[in-house]
Amino acid sequence: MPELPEVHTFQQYFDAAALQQRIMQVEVHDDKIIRNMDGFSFAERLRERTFTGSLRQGKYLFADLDNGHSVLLHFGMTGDLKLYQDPGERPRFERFAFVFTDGNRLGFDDARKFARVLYLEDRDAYIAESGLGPDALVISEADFLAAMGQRKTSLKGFLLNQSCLAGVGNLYADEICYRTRVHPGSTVASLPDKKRREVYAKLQEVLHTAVEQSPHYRDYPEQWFWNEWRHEGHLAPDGKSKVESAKIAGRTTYWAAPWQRKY
DNA sequence: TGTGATGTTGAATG
DNA sequence: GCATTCAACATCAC
Repeated sequence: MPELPEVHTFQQYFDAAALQQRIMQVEVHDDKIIRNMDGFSFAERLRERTFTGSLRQGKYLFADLDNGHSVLLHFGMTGDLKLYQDPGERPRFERFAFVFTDGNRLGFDDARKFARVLYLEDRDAYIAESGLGPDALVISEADFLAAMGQRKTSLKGFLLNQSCLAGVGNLYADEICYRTRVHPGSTVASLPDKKRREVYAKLQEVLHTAVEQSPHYRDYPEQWFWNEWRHEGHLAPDGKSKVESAKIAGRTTYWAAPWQRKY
């Protein structure tokens, strides 16, 4: 589920569910996804703390605490949040839950355990050290073009590289390539300047559209734009090009040829 | 029943 | 040293 727009949705959900809430305890069922301490220490650190704010950068969601520290929530492939009261509603793959003093519980559900949760004493230092790039919704055109530079990687590989820009994942990367009519395997260095600006414009368009729609994401995932074309054999708008797929930059990638030109 | 999955990391390679 | 690629991670759903 989670690329930038989905994490944006998680942030809104988290804010409504957890801000100004005091943590009575943290119930840890499986601390595999807590990456920098064991479950007991994690719970110990969080007890009696209150969530005061949140910050999203790319797919990373930082939950700030009243002691100046933060909790990093990264949702991996299958992470999700669920607020509930009745323990019977506990999500099937809940790994831990914040139990608030008002009786609500915020569960972190994650079937595949690819999520990463860290307790951070200094969120900004962590962002600096981790090399996480600027958020894809915030990056300026000039910075985007500079990040492209003369890279020899594919456009797809560039868009997925979280240290170049943070937030684009496999599906949105394909969508951006489709809309700009660039083959995802095109070498970044050989893209003409005009095309680079177009990629930036479509990146903004796609992400802004998705963020606007994100409140409905859970209800209407099947209506997401790529669902219409991201199937092998689908006809592109030219009525001739058919969708093909292959592994590019390590991920399954769909594009329409020759609708999307290779540079 | 085998295959692939909306992500990241760290090792290996160029 | 830097850029890039790729296997590994763990488990579910089709």
